[in-house]
Amino acid sequence: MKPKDDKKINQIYQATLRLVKVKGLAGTTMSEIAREAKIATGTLYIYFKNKKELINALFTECRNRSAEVYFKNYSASMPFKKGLKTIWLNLLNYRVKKFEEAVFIDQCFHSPFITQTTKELTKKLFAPLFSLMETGKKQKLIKKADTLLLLTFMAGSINETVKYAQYSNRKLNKQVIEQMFLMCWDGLKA
Amino acid sequence: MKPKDDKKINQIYQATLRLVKVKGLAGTTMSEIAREAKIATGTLYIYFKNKKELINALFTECRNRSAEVYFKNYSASMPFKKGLKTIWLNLLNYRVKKFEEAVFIDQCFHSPFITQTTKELTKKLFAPLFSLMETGKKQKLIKKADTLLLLTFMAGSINETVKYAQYSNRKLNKQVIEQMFLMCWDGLKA
DNA sequence: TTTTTAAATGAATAATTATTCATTAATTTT
DNA sequence: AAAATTAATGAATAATTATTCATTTAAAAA
Repeated sequence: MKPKDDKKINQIYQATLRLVKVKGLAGTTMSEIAREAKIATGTLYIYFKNKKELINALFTECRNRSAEVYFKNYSASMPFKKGLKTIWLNLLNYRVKKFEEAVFIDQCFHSPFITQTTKELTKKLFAPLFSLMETGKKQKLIKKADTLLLLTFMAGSINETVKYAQYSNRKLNKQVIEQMFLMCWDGLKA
Repeated sequence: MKPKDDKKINQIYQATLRLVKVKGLAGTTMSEIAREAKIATGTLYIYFKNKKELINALFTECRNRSAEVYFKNYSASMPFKKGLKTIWLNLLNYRVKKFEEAVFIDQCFHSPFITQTTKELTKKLFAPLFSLMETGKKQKLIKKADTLLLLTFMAGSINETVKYAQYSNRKLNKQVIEQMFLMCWDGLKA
């Protein structure tokens, strides 16, 4: 019995991410994915029933992988600002490093490939951030606004910085990152 | 001589925007666009040479239309904060109202349809915002950071608020908008 | 009114892409 | 070492989608 090669799934994922970054979901074909992953077209269909399932599986995979990273070095017992900065930096660094994943997720959100349930599952991942913000409000450290609005603001500073890092030719050095976090913090704080 | 119907181009644009919002560029076909615009498939090819040209033309159209709106009621002689708020509100309101355009633009940016030159042309539209930020820095009203970084931060607050308005079931009322602008301003200010 | 011109149509064709499947290649089991 | 099992292959086929074109329709010019 010949066993499935676990590494192959990852090869397929990486190939797909690389292609979607350049050509979009629109322009990424199954045979291109196969070629990029250095396997035969038919092999794709051993690992995934069809394109839709491949895209959904990768979407889920991306979401789970990133969720692991978000809360690294974070503990709920930290001082609020330190905790927030830890998560903020985790998010930023991960997204900069895995820019293709960010592009892929964005593209997926408006595509017929991703099922509604797959989309909804992703909301749960942000629950700890939600309660962090609630804590900050209780401690009167940050503005008294709708929690989702506060998160929206924070997400904005991260998401756009990722694009800045990618599309401007400027370097994302320590100083720039500190400046951006300061802007985010000054915006949030009471 | 039967003349071309100018209204038809707009029908095609609107149909395309509606479809891309729901199905993404990936899932939007020429025959669907035709059906949605209530014309025959072949008619599309009278107005646009092919799909790529249609997408590029619409991309350019969206960018130009929005540029007109960005600087409405704005004058360079306004007090800095007022000028900034005017543009900020213009951007936000336009994007909320024309959410399909925002989705379309996002999708286009990673797609093989949009040519590099089309992408580059769009940068020029933001020039007045650029100089506004420079002014603010000179007047020591806002932080002394890279201008593009300041704009990035500002764009983040707008872009994410647009998504907030669209995907949360919360209303984007005056209070919410004021809160968000305050966060943006507090983040920017020196 | 007739002629001319170009837009509009949508079925037919071309091109592209997803998916299948008969065959081969690797492993494991006996 | 032979048999059994399943992964891997990639050319062939099916399905989808872009594009064309012969024909019709509508408007303008004569």
